[in-house]
Amino acid sequence: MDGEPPGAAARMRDVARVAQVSAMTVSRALKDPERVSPEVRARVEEAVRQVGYVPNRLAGSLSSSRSNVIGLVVPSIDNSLFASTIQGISDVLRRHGHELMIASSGYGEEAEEAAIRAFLGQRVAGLILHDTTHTPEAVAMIRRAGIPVVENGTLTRHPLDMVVSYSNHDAAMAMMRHLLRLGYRRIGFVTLPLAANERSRDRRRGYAAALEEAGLPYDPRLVLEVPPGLAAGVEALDRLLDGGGDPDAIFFAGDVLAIGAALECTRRGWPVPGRVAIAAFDNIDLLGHLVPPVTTLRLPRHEIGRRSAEVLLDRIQGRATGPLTVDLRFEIIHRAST
Amino acid sequence: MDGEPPGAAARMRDVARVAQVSAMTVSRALKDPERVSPEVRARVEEAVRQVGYVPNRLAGSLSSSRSNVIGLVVPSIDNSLFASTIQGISDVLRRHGHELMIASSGYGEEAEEAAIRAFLGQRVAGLILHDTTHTPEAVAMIRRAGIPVVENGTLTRHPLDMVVSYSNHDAAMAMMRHLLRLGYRRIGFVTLPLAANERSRDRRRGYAAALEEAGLPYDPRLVLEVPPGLAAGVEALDRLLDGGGDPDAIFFAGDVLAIGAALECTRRGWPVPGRVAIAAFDNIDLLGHLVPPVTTLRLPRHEIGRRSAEVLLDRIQGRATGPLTVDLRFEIIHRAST
DNA sequence: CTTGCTGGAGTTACCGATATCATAAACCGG
DNA sequence: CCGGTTTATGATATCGGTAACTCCAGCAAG
Repeated sequence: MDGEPPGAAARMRDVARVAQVSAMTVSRALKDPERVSPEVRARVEEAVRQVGYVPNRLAGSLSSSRSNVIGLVVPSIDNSLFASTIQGISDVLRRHGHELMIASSGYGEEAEEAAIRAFLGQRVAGLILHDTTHTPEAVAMIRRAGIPVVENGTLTRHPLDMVVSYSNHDAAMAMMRHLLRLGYRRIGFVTLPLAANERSRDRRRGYAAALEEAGLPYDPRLVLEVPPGLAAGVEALDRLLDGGGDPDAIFFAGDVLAIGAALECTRRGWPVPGRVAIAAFDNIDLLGHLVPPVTTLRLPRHEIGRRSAEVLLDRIQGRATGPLTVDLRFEIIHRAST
Repeated sequence: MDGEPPGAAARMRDVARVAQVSAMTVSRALKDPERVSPEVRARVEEAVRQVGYVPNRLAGSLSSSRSNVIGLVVPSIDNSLFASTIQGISDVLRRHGHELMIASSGYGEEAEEAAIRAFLGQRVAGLILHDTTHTPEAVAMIRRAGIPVVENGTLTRHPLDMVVSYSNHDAAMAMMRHLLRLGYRRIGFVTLPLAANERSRDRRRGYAAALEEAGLPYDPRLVLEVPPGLAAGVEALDRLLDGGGDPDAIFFAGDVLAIGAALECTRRGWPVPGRVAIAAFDNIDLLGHLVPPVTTLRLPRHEIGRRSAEVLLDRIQGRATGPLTVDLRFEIIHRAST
């Protein structure tokens, strides 16, 4: 009855036959309705509905060498922090009829390179990378492909192309100044692995810069590098308090570390900041509900996503050219824990 | 010097020219190296490196009508709960050389339909949908496309194709039995909006079923429907305690609601479960660090992602056919809050 | 009435791969 | 040393669209 094998998607020429026009006219009617007569447009629309036509974007992109897909590489998807950036990107892209492909690098440059290669294979129109350090081969591929790129992780001093972020250095420094202003002098610093990314390194530079500015020594017994996770925060708390550095405050510059530590203080019945003050990086909602609520930084996670997508689209659609650095703002949320 | 305009990506024929073979041979050397002679293979590999060739998958997929992209639609990306499922999917896909496209439906069927349409336009090889209710048009499109689909949200009774999930009904019921066994009799139930999805409805059915099984009445004063978020948990706590239902325990069957409530109890210095017992759904890490640690359900989030990707790939690669329901297990984590 | 222009629709080539078939060399037992 | 098979490679058509050009009718101006 059908004339077509089942499972075969309708093609443009099927629509054309039904609407009694050429395939080219169907293409025009769909992409640029102004350029066909109203009657033809109506016939085409009807035919599209009738055969259940969904345009093949593989063919479209191949032919026009224009893609509507953006590739995103994040260190890990399983992390609410990237989630909110992803949501921001996704919101903007969808509004502009673009699609989002996501890959995670597992915090490794090799995996990032593989993801980038795969995305370039899909001929994405642009890339958003969270990390700011890349393999030479990855950089070379991106250069050859000549597509716009946004980096997100920190305001790196060696951008590939465009950067949309906040300054991890300045944010850490601002928090340190805040603590110093409150009178804390022996401030511990807990960071995620420094080798893994520039963000953590920038934060530690900010920590060190604030100490130097205040004329205080950098005491290695006050600095700790730990893996991510609640449990690591608890462990860091113990190790710093027992480590001989005798901290009066601890600045947790990594995701969920502060939460683990703060909850542990509650569990032990330690007064915060009486026993030790606690400051965090990000995660503002939850930290505000802890007892006591924890001082932290509000970071523009969602905004980073939105703006990244926007500047990328600006370039793709020819509204802008050249490198660009967008410095988004952070904010210190002062609460009872410090 | 170059012969090619800058920005033009190398094509297969460029590789072919350099390697002094035909394009077809390049194609074979890359896809099925066994089928070309060792010397030719070496020449091709060298040429690929030399010109920086990245195969165009748009062209490849169009030609072979075989795609390596999977489309995923989640209600919201900005949610750690989906994040871990996404990570599971992504891990499996990457290992098999497939790509992942993600869209969020914002908890609306219309938006889901739009996302599905876009994905079908990209000729994805398969779909993973978190929601289990869809517009008729979305269902029709998927049927026409004839691609495999996995639904994730709950063990729906009307699956489109394959389902990988756990039973929200049974999970809620199991938690209720747990609470009833502990002697609680006036158990409050806080849920996310029921209209939005089948998951929440299944959970409430489980709540009701457990009550009936125990011969207890369903008291509307003990049931509350609230939006997601920490603050909503706090509000729910207040409203249930003041609502005349006089609960001795509250079962928070929605993301982060229980966390908000538990932290609020800490803040007010209420003993838990002395004042009221608290049970949660999911989020097991964080809940275990609260004071007191909160009883909850361990849900197979990551596993859902992994298995979904696996069954999808099985179908795509012809290793399996037909509908399939995978019932993954949940587990009650009994802690001090109940 | 001719010329030139305009707007709507059609024709053809092509995007960059792969499927399919064709071809030539290598191989092999009798 | 030959017919027949295997093996490596190439030629060509095609996937489903779009770019760029062509064509033709209708109309205004000269």
